[in-house]
Amino acid sequence: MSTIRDVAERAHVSTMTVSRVINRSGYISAETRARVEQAIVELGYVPNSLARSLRFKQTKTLALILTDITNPFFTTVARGVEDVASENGFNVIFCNTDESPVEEAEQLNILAQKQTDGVLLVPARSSAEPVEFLQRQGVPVVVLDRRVPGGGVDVVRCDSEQGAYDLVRLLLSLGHRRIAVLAGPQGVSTAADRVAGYRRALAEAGLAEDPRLVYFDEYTQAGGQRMTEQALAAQPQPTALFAANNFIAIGAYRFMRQAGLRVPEDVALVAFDDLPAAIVMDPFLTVAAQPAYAMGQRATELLLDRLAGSAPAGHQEIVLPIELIIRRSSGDALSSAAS
Amino acid sequence: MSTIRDVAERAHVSTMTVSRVINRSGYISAETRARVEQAIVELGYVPNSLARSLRFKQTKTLALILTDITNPFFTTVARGVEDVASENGFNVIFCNTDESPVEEAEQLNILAQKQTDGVLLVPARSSAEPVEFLQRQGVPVVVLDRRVPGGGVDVVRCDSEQGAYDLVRLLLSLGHRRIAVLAGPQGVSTAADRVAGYRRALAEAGLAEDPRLVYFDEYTQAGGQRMTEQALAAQPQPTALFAANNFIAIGAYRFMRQAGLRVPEDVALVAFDDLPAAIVMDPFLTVAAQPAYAMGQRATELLLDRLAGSAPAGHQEIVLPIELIIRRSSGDALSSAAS
DNA sequence: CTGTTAGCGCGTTCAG
DNA sequence: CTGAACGCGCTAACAG
Repeated sequence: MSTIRDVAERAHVSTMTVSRVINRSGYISAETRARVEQAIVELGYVPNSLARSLRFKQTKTLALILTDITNPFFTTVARGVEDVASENGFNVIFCNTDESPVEEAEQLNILAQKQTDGVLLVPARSSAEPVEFLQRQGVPVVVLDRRVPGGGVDVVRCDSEQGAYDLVRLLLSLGHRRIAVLAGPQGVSTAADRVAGYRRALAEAGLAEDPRLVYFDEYTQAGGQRMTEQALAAQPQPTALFAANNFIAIGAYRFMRQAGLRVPEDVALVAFDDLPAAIVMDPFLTVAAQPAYAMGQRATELLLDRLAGSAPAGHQEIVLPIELIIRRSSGDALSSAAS
Repeated sequence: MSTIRDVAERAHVSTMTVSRVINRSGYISAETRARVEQAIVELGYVPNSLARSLRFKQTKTLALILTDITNPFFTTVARGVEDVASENGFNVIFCNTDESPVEEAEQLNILAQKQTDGVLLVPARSSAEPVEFLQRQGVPVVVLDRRVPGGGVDVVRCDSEQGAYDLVRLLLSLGHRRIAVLAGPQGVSTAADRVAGYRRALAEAGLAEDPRLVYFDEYTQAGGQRMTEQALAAQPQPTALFAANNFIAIGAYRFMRQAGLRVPEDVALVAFDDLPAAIVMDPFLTVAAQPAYAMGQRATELLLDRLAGSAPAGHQEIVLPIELIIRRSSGDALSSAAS
């Protein structure tokens, strides 16, 4: 662990000269430069960017706060973030909140202390608090995937309401009339939006909403299992299920298989969030697929633009298109007898 | 962005006093403490941990270098790492190398500059260089998942050779005699070890090795497809395939499906690395499953112990057990006519 | 072309 | 119980 001073002594110059060699700033005679460079390699000197950051108030580090890196949707987002960040010389710290606002607040506090240049935030709850905290600290934020109240902040997300609407419309067009929605936590915007899209599609079709067909739980496999059990207990039984994310869909599928129900023959199933082709042997689910990688990219680009001061004034809300991918789980059109 | 000085002025004390209330060090009268604490909240003061790190030479930040966070195996490892790290007050920077030693070297250099307290490294290639670089810089390293030559370093991994051996033994016990192995890059230890395990099983069964049944390519879906195409062109055709990781297995499966071959009826398939239950609707592959989450945990615990100076002297090599999970893709015992 | 001075924000001496 | 001074490693000004 040699410092710039060690290098300076060894090369018989001042630390400033070494600094100039490293940063290619100012004029240096070829001879001194050579001497300094030699000293650097001999000592295996690596500049301490902490000291540099302290001066410049720039750490070249971003943070990505999400609920669970284990969810393939977020994994892909993270990859998009990291790719853009590293292209631009930034590192990224990642944190899992597990949807807990408490965890989130703690992480945010630490990141502020560490002088993270910017934060990409998937808010645990639909609350203005975390964003405001960051803004008070002067840390630029881009909100990812979810909406937050207030709106004085950059957001990159998809149109969950529309995606849900499309998915439910598809089911309606296949003849389904009793469709249950298995959503995430009430307080999360995507869950609320997806239920809203479901409702719009139903209303448009002139169908009354049945409260026994609307469920909120966690965005997890276990949540999906619980909601499916309840939904299928409703009489008359729903003929189709709309899972508000990939994990819920897996839980639903598992539960039905265990209950001896076939998908889509007995109950159709559609979901939000595709599973990457690379980790699926047999794509089966009909889904509203969000461009996860692009979301990560765009959000990071926007954040970096903000840091560089090159982003347009005011706050941006970038809404990326959702792709409806129809596969087998939604089944064929229902025979009229079944409806 | 207020500093400790702002707080001091506002509370009419010196910066030292503020420092003391923040760190609960030394004696402070209850009254002064209250005044300082009030100033802190009024200003929304957050200590700058950069300055602190500069003094203490401790950033409370680790780095996780892996090939691709998008691979569910590594995603799970990452989650294990982050959980242990954050429990202990550390953050984690993650970097993807895409198996490129060049990317890896660049990342390592940056991380050394950033004074990362420790590095968890999945080496891109079986080379001592990256580890030695880090050690020269005085940055503790734990190597994850793969072996590196030299050995003067802590390692947390699984026994790839044994796992491969078990998998191939299973195929042999089912009557297979022509088994192809589709491995990762030659220079990666896990690929080499898995081929070694394959060879041992074959040798033990008194079977000669056929070079047309041994392939090395990338640990990707595309690599899997390419190798499968080649392997299946061998005459007589192999009756079983051993894919050295999950992505290769997917590629193999895809290729066979496209070629109109059924798994396991026409060709059996076994693989290394399970896909997490949470992202698989229908577990199908017979696999040698590595405890990915535990690997991340153990490696991080070991690294933190090293940082605390509480790890035993010398270098540890922790080898975690592999679980053989037999599912449908390995098929039933071959009828003797088929062999 | 090169060196000196000063300061980024903090915490640990060592005095009061 | 509290404060002043110094230095962690680095670099922008300003000499020379």
